[in-house]
Amino acid sequence: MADDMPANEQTWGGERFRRTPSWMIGQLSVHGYRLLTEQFAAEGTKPYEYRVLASLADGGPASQATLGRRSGIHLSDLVATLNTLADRGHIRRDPDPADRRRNIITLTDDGFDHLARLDIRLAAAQDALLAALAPTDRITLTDLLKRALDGLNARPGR
Amino acid sequence: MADDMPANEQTWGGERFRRTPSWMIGQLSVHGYRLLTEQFAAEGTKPYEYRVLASLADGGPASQATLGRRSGIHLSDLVATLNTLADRGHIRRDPDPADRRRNIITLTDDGFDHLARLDIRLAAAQDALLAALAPTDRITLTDLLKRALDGLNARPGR
DNA sequence: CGGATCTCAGCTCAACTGACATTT
DNA sequence: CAAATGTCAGTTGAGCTGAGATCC
Repeated sequence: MADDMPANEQTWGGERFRRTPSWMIGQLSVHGYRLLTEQFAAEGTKPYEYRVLASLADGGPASQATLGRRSGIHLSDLVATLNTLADRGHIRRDPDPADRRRNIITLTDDGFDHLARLDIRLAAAQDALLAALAPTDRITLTDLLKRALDGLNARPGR
Repeated sequence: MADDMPANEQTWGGERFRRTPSWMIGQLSVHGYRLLTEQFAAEGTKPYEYRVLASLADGGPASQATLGRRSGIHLSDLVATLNTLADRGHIRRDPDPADRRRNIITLTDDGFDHLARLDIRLAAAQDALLAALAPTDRITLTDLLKRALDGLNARPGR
């Protein structure tokens, strides 16, 4: 009856698309995001919040518009993220005296300390994601991912 | 003023998270899904529709519940997808005489032909996604992705 | 009756769009 | 005035939940 045999169809996996890079990358992306979210949640933090803190630490204080472009977070979403981070004292939002449209966003000492904890969580998520791979394979994979991605970002794309 | 220099902040890329596997995999996943969607759109088809056709071709006729489990599409989403495919004559939805709760979904000849065209589109999307990598690197990457993913799926995970 | 099947309506969450007031 | 900035309300789309009707 074509419906009986395979005993375990939950993990069937025979479809052709499951062997394609795009499918496997998509599945790994879901796992990666879940692992990351779980790790950050243990610190009471969401991925957007981490990205903002990391952008401030790596790129220095900036206006919201600049911060959005650097971190890849849309300005509208950034507003809510910054509200949360400001409430927790991880950032300061000061008016720019030189341009009254802008806020200057600055990482506080508390934010810097929190970021250090999040970086440990981030590393744990990477480790869980690539648990099946030996260290040298992880390096190889990271290099290949970087090259593939740089190639796509270099091209106009469309 | 910390806001002036870098000239091109659209592609800043200095943040620490942009070097992590989970970030790069996530970005590649977005590119991959976009490329796939564009390719399939040229045939008037959506990714869900392809997955159903491929599942039928690779696993044979099946009930909707079985098809959903095999293709990883939720039953509620599968209903709409099957409606579209049936309207186009790519599948047939026949009542199961042995169990009147079930529909038996079968790939039609038209559906089979359409799937062949989609497989070409799928290959084109893979090629575009990995355009920056040489053939041997693509094989290496595919192998590493498979091993990482199998490792995650093998573990209870949580 | 418990459990599977199909269907539909609605929810979640990240990402994005549009509109607005203010300032340059 | 055109353009940039910060804010808010609302939309999209994939994935998921819940409920109901039917049948085993």
